[in-house]
Amino acid sequence: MPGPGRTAPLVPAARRAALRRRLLAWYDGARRDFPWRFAEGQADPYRVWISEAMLQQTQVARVVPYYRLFLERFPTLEALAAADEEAVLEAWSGLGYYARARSLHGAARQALALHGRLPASLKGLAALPGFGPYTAGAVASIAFGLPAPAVDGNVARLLARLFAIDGPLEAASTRARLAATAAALLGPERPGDWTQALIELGATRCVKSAPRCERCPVAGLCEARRAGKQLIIPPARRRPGKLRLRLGVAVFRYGELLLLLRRPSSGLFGGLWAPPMAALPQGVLTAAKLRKRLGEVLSRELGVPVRVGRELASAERTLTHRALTLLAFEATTRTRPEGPGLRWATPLEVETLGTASAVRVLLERLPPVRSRPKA
DNA sequence: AATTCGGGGCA
DNA sequence: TGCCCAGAATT
Repeated sequence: MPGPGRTAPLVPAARRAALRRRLLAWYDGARRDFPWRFAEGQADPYRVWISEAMLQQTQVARVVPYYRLFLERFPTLEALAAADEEAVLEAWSGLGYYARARSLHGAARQALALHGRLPASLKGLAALPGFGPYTAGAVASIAFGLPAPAVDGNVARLLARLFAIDGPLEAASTRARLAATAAALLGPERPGDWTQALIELGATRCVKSAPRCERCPVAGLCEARRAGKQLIIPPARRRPGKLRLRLGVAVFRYGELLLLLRRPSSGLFGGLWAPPMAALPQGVLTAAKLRKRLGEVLSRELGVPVRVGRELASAERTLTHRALTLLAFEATTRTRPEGPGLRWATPLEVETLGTASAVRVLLERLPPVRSRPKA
């Protein structure tokens, strides 16, 4: 009877040793330089963390400039914790998935209050906002040298092929097998380099559609390749179709000033500044009906009667799960709205405040303000 | 298990 | 156009 400890190991020791040896040796020669990359044992945990947060669902090339500016503005954990959330969103503006920025800020404050630093344990990290299984493992291993598994999209694809783990990557059963495999591959040596080597191989060799097996250091150990299945493992992911969303955007102008509201922290563009907006009904409606509907919603939201005038500009943006149409309308009220979470912004402020790209594009298309006629 | 959340680059 | 990208949180 194969009891606990007698069952065959998920990864035989010899295979694990060969994989680790070859992959780490390859990484030493092939690793790319990034501003957040350090020699093993010399990492700045704060910098590693910022990079991991920015890299979530975001390509490396897009992250680099944001990373540099962010570190200039918030060079340390203390600086980040001391900043306003609004300033952090400003630095994140255009990078997307803004919940990451709010979590980052909250985690900085929480870590400082609870530990006086970033906690150097998987458990401590995983308890902070914005730290899921991947990021906790990545920071634990890369920043603190702890042997922790970190399975991102690259590593999932790589391990699925190496061990011929078929099934959709998003299925819970597949993820569990991948996680167990990643854990079985851990060893005491070079934990940070190990995590980064797996990711690097997935990102530069074991890529999605055209894997470069001829340049892969572990091609000889790859079960998918041996079976000729490297193109069908993993299977293509099916995504839910994009929903169309039409947003009416109200342009209140007072001279050069433009009315902006801070959006609620949950939902689309959470925490960012934007003009008052409201979803418009889908089908084909006359411009008059759209204006009327927008006016009703905005009046309710601002608490004063709003009159909606002519259309000023439009913009289309496609997000992962949503096709956005933004329609800007001229809008006026009899009494000028004021209050917290509301501001009249100068053109310069509109450029520098934390705003979503889609909104920014729309605002750039507004016709220029003509200087008011003299009385 | 399914949805939501951004944005840009590229086959 | 569809798909992907160093995912996490919510429902």
